[in-house]
Amino acid sequence: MSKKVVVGMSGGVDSSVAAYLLKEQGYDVIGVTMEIWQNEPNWKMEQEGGCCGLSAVEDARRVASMIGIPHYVMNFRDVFQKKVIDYFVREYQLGRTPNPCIACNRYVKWEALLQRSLELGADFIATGHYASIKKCANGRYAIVKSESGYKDQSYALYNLTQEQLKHTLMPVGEYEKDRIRQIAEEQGLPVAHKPDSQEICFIPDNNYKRFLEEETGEKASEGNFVDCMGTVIGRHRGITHYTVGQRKGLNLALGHPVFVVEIRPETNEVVIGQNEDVYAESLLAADLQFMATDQYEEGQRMLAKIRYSDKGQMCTVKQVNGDSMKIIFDQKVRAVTPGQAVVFYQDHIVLGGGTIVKGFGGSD
RNA sequence: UGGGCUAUCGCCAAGCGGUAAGGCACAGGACUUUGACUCCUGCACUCGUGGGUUCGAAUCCCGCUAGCCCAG
Repeated sequence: MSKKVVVGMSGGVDSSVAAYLLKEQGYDVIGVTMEIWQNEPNWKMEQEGGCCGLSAVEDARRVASMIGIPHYVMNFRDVFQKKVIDYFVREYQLGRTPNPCIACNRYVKWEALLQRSLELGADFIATGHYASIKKCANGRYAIVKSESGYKDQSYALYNLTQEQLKHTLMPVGEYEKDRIRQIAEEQGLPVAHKPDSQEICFIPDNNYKRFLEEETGEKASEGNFVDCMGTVIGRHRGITHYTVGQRKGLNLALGHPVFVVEIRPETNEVVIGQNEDVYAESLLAADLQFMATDQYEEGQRMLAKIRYSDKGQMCTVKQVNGDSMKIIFDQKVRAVTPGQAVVFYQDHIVLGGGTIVKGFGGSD
């Protein structure tokens, strides 16, 4: 009897091809589209000169019937609201910068979907992520960077648990993005040329400031922009409008570019400085997660990625204190941002990661 | 009220008789399964105002207005 796998189908090319590949490999495949936020976006197929508005659900359903697998829609709005949107809003209010995709992966795409799938008798869940899973020598499962480091999505998957990884398949991780589109085309899948998703899915217009106001029902309170000496140099529109390293939108015409160096929720201040002031040589990470490794040791060397599109920087582990630890970079890194994730790698394998609490050592 | 100085894009600022540099800000786009960074493009037919000189002025002259400084 073939293994049963539930594929999370977003209606995009990647997950569509993932379903197709699994089917080809002989799995008993079930397609599931998760309803996660209120207003389903009507993807406009602006390419090809077409203008037919197709929803994600319809696309997924079409693909499913085309490759001959059942397709279901599951409602995950409650989890999504609680684990992703509420978290997203809360973090910004605390002066931090959240990464909703990571939270969504861990709690919605995996925790919730996996649980429901197992209840349905499935052995695995699968997605169209560009990464692969490997069982290490120590018996632990870990995410490995995709072959095409270009589209690699391992960073956003660093906090999946061992139990989740054990029941996960990522069939597209072994291919390059171009190859995936090619397969979709060869199979005549209607989503072959659908544009890659981008921006925060639940904020289609990308105006997250307005989203926060609508979600909280209140306007962000204004405050002061101060320099490193504490001198007030302007007014800001509310702490939630900024993130470390940001340049645009400050409305500060000082003759030279200036950037956000730090956000201070206690005093409602946003510290401004020059580009060199936003570099840090070390950082404190908390809420440590373990993937390929089950512990971090002082003196340990590894590669650390500070944000999604970061090539990574070598660092050394210092002061491990239970759930948190400090790491020191070989070379300063730009814009270490509280709230974002640090992900550790060794030979393309995800060791684990944590949430950035604070960066240290700018030019101060 | 005397004397001096200055008025050029939202901010700073070139220009010194030949037909408006640049920086910052801002807007749009590219990039991107987060926020950013980065990159590309755009951004004063007009130089406080009214006259005059000149083939031609933001640039020279006169008046007015405003701001700044010194003297009262």
